[in-house]
Amino acid sequence: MLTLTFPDGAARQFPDGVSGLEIAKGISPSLAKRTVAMALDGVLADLADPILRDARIEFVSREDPRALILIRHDAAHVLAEAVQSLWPGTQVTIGPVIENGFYYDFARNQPFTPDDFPAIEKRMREIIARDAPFTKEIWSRDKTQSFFRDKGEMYKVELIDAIPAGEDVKIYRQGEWLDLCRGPHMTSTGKVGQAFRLLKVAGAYWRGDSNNPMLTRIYGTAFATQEDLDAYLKQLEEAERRDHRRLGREMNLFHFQEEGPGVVFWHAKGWTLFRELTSYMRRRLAADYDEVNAPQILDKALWETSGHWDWYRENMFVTQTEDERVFAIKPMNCPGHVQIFKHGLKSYRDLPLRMAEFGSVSRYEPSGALHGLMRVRAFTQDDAHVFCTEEQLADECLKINELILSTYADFGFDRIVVKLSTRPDKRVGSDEMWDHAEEVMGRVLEQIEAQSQGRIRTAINPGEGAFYGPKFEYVLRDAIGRDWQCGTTQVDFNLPERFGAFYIDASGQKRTPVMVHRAICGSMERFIGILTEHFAGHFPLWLAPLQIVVATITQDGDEYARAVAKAAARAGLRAELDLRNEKITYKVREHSLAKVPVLLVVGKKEAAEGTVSIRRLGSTEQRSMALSEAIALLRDEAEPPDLKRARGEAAEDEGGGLDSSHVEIDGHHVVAGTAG
RNA sequence: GCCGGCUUAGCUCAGCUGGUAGAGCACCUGAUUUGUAAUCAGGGGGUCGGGGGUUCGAAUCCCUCAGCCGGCACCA
Repeated sequence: MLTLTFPDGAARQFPDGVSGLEIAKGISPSLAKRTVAMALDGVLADLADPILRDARIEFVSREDPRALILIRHDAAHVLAEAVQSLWPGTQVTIGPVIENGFYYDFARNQPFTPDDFPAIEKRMREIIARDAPFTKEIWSRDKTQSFFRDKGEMYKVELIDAIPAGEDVKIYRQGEWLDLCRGPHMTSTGKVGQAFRLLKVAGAYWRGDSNNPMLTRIYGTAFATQEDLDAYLKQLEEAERRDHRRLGREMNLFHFQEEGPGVVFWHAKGWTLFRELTSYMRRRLAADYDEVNAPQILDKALWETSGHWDWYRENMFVTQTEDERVFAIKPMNCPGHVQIFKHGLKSYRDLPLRMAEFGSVSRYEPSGALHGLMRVRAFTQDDAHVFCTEEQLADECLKINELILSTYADFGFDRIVVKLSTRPDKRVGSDEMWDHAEEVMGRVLEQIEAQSQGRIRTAINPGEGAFYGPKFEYVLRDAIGRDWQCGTTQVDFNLPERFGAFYIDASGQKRTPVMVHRAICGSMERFIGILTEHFAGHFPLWLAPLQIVVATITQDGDEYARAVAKAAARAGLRAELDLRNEKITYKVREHSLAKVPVLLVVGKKEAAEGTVSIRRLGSTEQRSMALSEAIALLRDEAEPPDLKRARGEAAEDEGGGLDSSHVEIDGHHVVAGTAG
């Protein structure tokens, strides 16, 4: 006998080997009917599995959030059956559940196209309607092996090869069709339901290795309800609407063209945004960092010393001069910074020495990797290198952590995950060095989590470290729930040694400093892409490339409009005039589409009264107020967050204190997507 | 780099099985002087991504190169 504990706390005895299904039936036929799987001590299992030990048991319905992965996994099996029945001879490989759905990889000479989707979906619906039960069979490895070999399923054979000899494997059957699978599954194909959709086809390497043949992958998604599916499809549309490439064109921020694949042509508005962001970062660094600028082109020898030549030669832009010297256009700032460190004898008193650069780097990225601003071949890193002693290392990492987190908070990113990436297979440096570095960073990671009061989550990324050392990766989540890795802190015990960098310690001995590489935005270009999508182009006033348009009703208002624009400019606001002979509705529409945050409409009435009519982007409301009042409010709102904070602190020091209630006028900036 | 798709006016897109290009918006000109998301009329604009081939004839079919899009692989 064994004891099972139910969700209500009741414990009951059952014979060994009783199945979940038997228990559910015993409780009520309706429970058995609506249950698709069970969870034993929180772990999902087939409902028909015999239970062999004491456990906490839960019956999982289709609507249970935990059933979602089962629905998707079952849908993948249904997809595979549908494809094989439509195109016999297609080999099946693997079909896992992924974050927002599932995929299945097929081997077929002729790849699928989205045109095949209607036929496949139709067949899937038939299989689901047939509602065959998922039944599990345990086969011997050898039997499975020969079964799939006879069917010509060579990829499955390879999968089985990886299973230790003598071990049994699980087969899931759904009517005629069956697949090698770990499970678990729901009780029958009918439980998949109708809320699924095939989304796209793509090539994918077998086992994720580019040396292997390429398979055809079909992506799909499935949800418990049609409403959930519709909501997801709507979110995809929303992401498309926010696409920075589209907004970049519509808002006249930047462009790309054929002659420069992967390099940005920044237009005036986009460059304003870029400069505003860079200015903000410079202010954040001013107190602790020295900003430097290392050369763009350096002799190959330097890259050989750093190790980049061995690792990344094929990804570097290289140029040879008339005298046959070979130079690389810098893909990284660190070797340059080490040269600056080495110039002149350094004392332990100089440490920690924090060297920052908004370094323009160039990398010959694979053509298929290029993607708008998100992946380019020439970009600007908000890079820095901290040269410090072993003893200072942990504190420096924590200090950087604070800088990174507070920066993200200024852009409204508050859901952050910090991941520690550990030693990769291909690396430099001794195991002792890696042991030590990972130990220090593991401690720091714990501290980061502890001092965040639960706001920051942490994780480990095994094997994902840089070739010279472990790293922290900062992943932020945007307004529509997508994750972006931006910041990074990398501990490096290698480079300083390779370059022979040293400082003189307190006892007069030469010592090699530890070097910490760190970036916050990462790539300024990419960060602007992320911000564009995060804000859906509705940048907060301080970042908006064009903050104000002063628009007239008729020509009678021209003179006053000029005075308004001048007042705005005097207040440091970026304003333009729209004096065109057009209806105000036309101007409103145009500037709204261009996502101008503030529209100041001036007509006869405003000119007479010395007021402006304010219309904020995203709102149809208008508010009239005195020009001076409007300018003061806008100037306050347009003050970058760090300066506002500094002003608050200064006021506090003087004992006065600043009214912490944020000044707002109607239609104040909100992150689209989070607003009601 | 790999697989698939795409490339027609500044933008978004039509153009059937080959018979030498079209719309809306934008732009220019004129009229209109307008009160919060498109005023009306007229006009200009494309060697259909580049190169090559098939054909009497190519935006359309084939080859090739480039770029872009979706993935995969890569991302110091």
